Amino acid sequence: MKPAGRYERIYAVIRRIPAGRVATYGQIAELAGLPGHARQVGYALSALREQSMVPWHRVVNAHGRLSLGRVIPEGDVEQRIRLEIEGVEFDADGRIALGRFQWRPPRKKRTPGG
DNA sequence: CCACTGACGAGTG
DNA sequence: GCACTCGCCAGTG
Repeated sequence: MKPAGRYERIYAVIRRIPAGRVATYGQIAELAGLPGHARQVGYALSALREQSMVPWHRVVNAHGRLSLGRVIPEGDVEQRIRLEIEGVEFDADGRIALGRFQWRPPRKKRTPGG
């Protein structure tokens, strides 16, 4: 095992995700300074531990679906429960409306119109 | 070093 | 929306 310091970048971004919001792998990768390394994000999450203090349940794929079930049985169930507690709604197909729940990082320069 | 795998994303038809 | 393809890169055998 390695300290995986590079993952710190990824974890730091995930910790920035507020409750009731979700972020995509690609989005996290980009915010972490690793644009295009969405895979690396998922890989980092796989190495996560509960003591990591990382809201891993707020991470979903670009389709608004959960992919945790690929590693842990019923893992996606746990994720969904955690999200629903925070107010995140799921579609009948088990998908999240990213248009309403995707996290939007605070930009230093936001549009004057909004 | 080579081949295969893995919590993914974007482009093409 | 689905199937197929390429890119990304750390980990394991």
